Amino acid sequence: MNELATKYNPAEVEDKWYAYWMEHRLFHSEPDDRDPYCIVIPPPNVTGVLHMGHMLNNTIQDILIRRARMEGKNALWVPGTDHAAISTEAKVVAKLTAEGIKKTDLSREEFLSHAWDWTNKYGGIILEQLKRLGASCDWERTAFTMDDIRSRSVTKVFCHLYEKGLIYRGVRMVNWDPQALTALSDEEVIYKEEHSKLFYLRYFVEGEEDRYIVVATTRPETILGDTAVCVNPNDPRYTWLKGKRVIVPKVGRSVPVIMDEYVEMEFGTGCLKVTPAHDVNDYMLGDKYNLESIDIFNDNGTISEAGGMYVGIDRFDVRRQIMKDLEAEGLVEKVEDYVNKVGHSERTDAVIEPKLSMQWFVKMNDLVGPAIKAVENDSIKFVPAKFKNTYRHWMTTIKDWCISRQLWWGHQIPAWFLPEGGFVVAETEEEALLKAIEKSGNPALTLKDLRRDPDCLDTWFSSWLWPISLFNGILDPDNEEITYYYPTADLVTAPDIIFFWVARMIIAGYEFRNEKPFGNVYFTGIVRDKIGRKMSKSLGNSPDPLDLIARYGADGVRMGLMLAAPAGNDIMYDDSLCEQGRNFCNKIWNAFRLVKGWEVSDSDAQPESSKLGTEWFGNLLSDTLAEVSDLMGKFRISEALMAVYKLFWDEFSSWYLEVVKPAYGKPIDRATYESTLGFFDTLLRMLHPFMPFITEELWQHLAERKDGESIMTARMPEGRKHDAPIIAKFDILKEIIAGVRTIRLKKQIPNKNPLLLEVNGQHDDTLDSVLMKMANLEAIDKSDSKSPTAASFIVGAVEYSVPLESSINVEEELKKLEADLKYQQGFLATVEKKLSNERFVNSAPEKVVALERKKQSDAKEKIAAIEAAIQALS
RNA sequence: GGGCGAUUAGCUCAGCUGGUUUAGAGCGUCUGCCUUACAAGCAGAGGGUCUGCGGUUCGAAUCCGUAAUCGCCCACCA
Repeated sequence: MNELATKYNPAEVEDKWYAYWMEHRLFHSEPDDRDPYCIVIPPPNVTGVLHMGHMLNNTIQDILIRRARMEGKNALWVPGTDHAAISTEAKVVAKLTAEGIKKTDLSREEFLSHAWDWTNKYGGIILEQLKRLGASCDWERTAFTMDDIRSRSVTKVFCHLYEKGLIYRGVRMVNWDPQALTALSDEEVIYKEEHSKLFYLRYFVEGEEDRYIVVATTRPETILGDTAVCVNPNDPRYTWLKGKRVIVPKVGRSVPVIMDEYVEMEFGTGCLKVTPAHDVNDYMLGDKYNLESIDIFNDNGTISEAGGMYVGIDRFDVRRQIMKDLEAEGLVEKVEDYVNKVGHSERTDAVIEPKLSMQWFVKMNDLVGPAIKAVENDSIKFVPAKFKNTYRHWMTTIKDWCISRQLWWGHQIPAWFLPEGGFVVAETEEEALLKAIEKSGNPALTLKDLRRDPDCLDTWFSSWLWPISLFNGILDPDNEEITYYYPTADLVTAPDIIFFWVARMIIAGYEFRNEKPFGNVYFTGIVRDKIGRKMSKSLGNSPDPLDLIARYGADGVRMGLMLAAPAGNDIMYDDSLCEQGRNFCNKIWNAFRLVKGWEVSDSDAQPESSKLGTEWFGNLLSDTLAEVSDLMGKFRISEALMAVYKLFWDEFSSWYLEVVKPAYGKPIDRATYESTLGFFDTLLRMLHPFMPFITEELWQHLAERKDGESIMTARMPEGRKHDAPIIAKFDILKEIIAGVRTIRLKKQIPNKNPLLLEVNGQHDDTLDSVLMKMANLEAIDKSDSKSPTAASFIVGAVEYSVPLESSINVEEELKKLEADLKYQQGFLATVEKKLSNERFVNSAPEKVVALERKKQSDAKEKIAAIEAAIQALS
């Protein structure tokens, strides 16, 4: 037995078993006649590194997949990565800049070659890290959103939607990221509260040199683009302004005063400056009143020639400078502190500039119908369900999706411009040429005459196809794989991408396959630190996952994360959780050492206590199997884990093993030994989805296994909720044993000294053999007698006492009994109050009334027993 | 500004269609133990007027209303 160390060493076994699983292709799945169970991984950024969110998310997926596999399903977890257009392009640009290379000096091809180099170098690191966690993905299927199949799928889908009239090109006000130099979708803009200023500026009325109005703005630099001032027509303060013009301060331009109820009279001065090119609302006003639109910004956020002054200076520098200049000219009324929300780019954090530009859009309103319904009627189930509200709200107020990005890294838009204007959309160049010839009526056109739209598509325009494109279901819609695996079973993801990804996948599922992409969506929480802060690089409060695995073992970390992670709840991460996981591994390890260390005797008969212990634990095991299965079905994963944890630690190790453990140096009988190994086997199977490595290691030690066999593919036993009487009896027994142990502790009686136990009352003696062993009794005296110097306790209505050599502290005993009596009397009073209430007896269900009567009689019995004990003492 | 969710032991959370011994778990705490699988352990113990107030009901942690606090999402008030 000493061949096993007293401590479990994860490092020794983890790599070994992962290699074994890979070698035997145990993660691999192909369509067959079993039921499929499929999860597609939320593809991490190809050049990203593993963080705690990934750990949580992927642990959950692995638990689900491993459990399904053990339930006999054909389980497939498809891994892959996302090209993450903006962030990857930004990383490549930064790397090139560091090398002194400017993106603008490179051709598209040259840049892409650098980007692919970068992707090949760093891409996939994160997938290697997932292996350390034990992720049982089918790595043979690893996909990338920019590989051939996925790219062609994107192109095909774009053309399909364009043909259907669901994609259009047009000039719209979009969110411009002046750092990434691209348009963004509404979802990619994060509004943050900022302390800024509200500037009150004077606009003099044209032709009335001493009269001015005051306009409040947070962005004084945009006055360069002002083309009107607007007031509310119902505002009596400004009726005199009607039909007049005012002079934009500093700029000197004369602009009209327009009247529109859009303006809030209460806000600021009730006067709004209108800059149609740089504000969404102003754009709307400009449209309505046919105002001139002056775009005063370059793409990078500096002032353009059209601004007329401060040209080439950054917008924020101009803000400071123009205020100084306005101040000097006496055009500033006042400046106030002001808190407002400012849009930032999700990827670069740059302040978003609303900008009028030509972009591609998807008409969402025509697509969302089936997707709304599916979640509404739980055809797709959200766990937890509260996210249904969020989803519905977004889907019903959805706006068109801006899908073009002014980037090179991504899927280039399949649109080609004709020399004489206009464009065609096609899946290939050849097809584009044919269409172009047809459209222009010019058969002499060649590819060289066509110019492809240089823009790329939003990353999410490829990820929304993920559950379909992974099985090539776009290009080859009837292939065996997509037919078999789609719709997938469960999706596990963080709630922050519910709109970016989840909602759009559902939309795509119905649009391109007329079927939901998955049955359940499990939303994880956010991993926070102990004091509730989000984990972030800048705070430095995020532990390195691989370091945690090195310290606690992959199983320990997995368990630590799962212990504190009910669906949708944030988890307050603390290393102590992983410690608990590591300790549990050690517990399992040592229980195994004990059992495997036993010598087995074929001649010894099975002791009565072992027989009872085996019967009891067998029943409890079956009950717990059923309970865990039920909890997992409801995605209550941490509760399921906790149930197995308690079963193993408390019931199996502390009770069962102690009951059947042979005396030191003695062998164990064959029957008990076999049962114990059987229990151990089942326990390991129950634990395996949560803790794959240690369970595989011990399972292979448990019995002879053929090469290629694995607990991974062993079947999960099915349990049944019995509630066998022996379980309830055992609970009472545990109380009696604890009573004796408490007396030992208080009276400082060593465990090895056998004791006499006196019983007063209706004691059930079927488990006495267990009682004798666990409490180390020499005898049980059931003659209803009690020694004068005995310490006693009451279980149910039975008094148990242990005679002591020394005298007992009568006062203390009495105090304890009286406290108990008081509690019981109080309890009885509440029960009797209920029972004496006629309306209760008449209107409560019979079962409930019967239960109250049972409580009443139990309490009375117990009170009698306590009173008897008190009397005996005094 | 709208909407959603939460508030139960020191901490993290269960408590599902109101009734299952005047509320449960894990961790932490306290006490005693190096007992021969495990001190990353064993045995035992303590700890809560279920955020406040009002209501419905024979009966409320659970349902309703209200207040407070916290969190999340959405929204174009300059």
